[in-house]
Amino acid sequence: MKAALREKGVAVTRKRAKLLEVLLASDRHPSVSEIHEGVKAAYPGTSLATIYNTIEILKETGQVLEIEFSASANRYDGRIPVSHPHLVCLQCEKVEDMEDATPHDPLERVSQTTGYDIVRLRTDYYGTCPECLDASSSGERGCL
Amino acid sequence: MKAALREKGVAVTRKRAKLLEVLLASDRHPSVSEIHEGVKAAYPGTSLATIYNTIEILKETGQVLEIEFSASANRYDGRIPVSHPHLVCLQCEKVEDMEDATPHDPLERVSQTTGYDIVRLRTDYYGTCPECLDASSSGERGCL
DNA sequence: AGTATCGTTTAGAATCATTCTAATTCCAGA
DNA sequence: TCTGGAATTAGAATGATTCTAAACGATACT
Repeated sequence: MKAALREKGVAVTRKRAKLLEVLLASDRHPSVSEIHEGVKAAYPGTSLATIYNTIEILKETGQVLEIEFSASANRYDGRIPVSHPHLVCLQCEKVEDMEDATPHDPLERVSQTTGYDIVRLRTDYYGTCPECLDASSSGERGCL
Repeated sequence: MKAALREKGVAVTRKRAKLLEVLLASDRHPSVSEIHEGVKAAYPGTSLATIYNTIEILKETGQVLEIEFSASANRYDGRIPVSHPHLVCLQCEKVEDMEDATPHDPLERVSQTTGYDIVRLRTDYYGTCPECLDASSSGERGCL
């Protein structure tokens, strides 16, 4: 993981190493501010901007999975940095990893196997649309 | 749709009716500000707060699907207000509905059938975790 | 060791979507 | 027509995130 960073030409500073440690030590899918707290425990003078900077690098190198929320802070998964389903509790905001066996079935099924009261499922694919693919091979922006 | 609102005891004012119209007329999954523009075209003095208020009611009554984004504004789907997959273009921010046939397979498959260059898939289940279910049947909050 | 260089870090300001607030306006029913 | 509660408003407040410009620090070279 650190090696992957070095290969990208970015330094693995003590604070960044600590950030990785915090990220990997937690199975709670920490938010930026939680990570910040963890790093500050070792290096009190650490700025929030540093956490955001480093997370950005980790995202670019595919070493962390960002779980977006519009109403609250984003959460980060450094253990399984590839897309996989999560269980999100709307009440306590817990984020849990879910086994990817044969999921994607009705909510009913997930409810039964997990004990959650599932009310909503989000399944979105992210990427570049054909128009933008064309546009980027020639000019600038495609659609919109 | 209006009837569903009346049953909930909320008034269907002219502005709210216009909002529904704008929402249903668009297949672009409009954002709050886009909806605001549409309503203002008919009722110039309309405040953003009104749009947010009404969207909130529609969410509560399950008449609109909120597609959350942390980096940009949320998008809303009033045509298919139940969970279903979307195609999100990271470049132009277009949001398209996707057929729910036998999706949920690898990114490869979706890429081929849609022409998108899919780079990421989000599949999250939302609900209440067992601990919180227990807690709410007795006291207050559960986990965390 | 001294120093130039370039990436890293910092504090604080700026941004932007969303929510809140308190005052005003609207409207359905008496 | 009157009237109370709901709807609406403008603007302030919030909170996560990004930006900025300056300060810092480690490394490479002399």
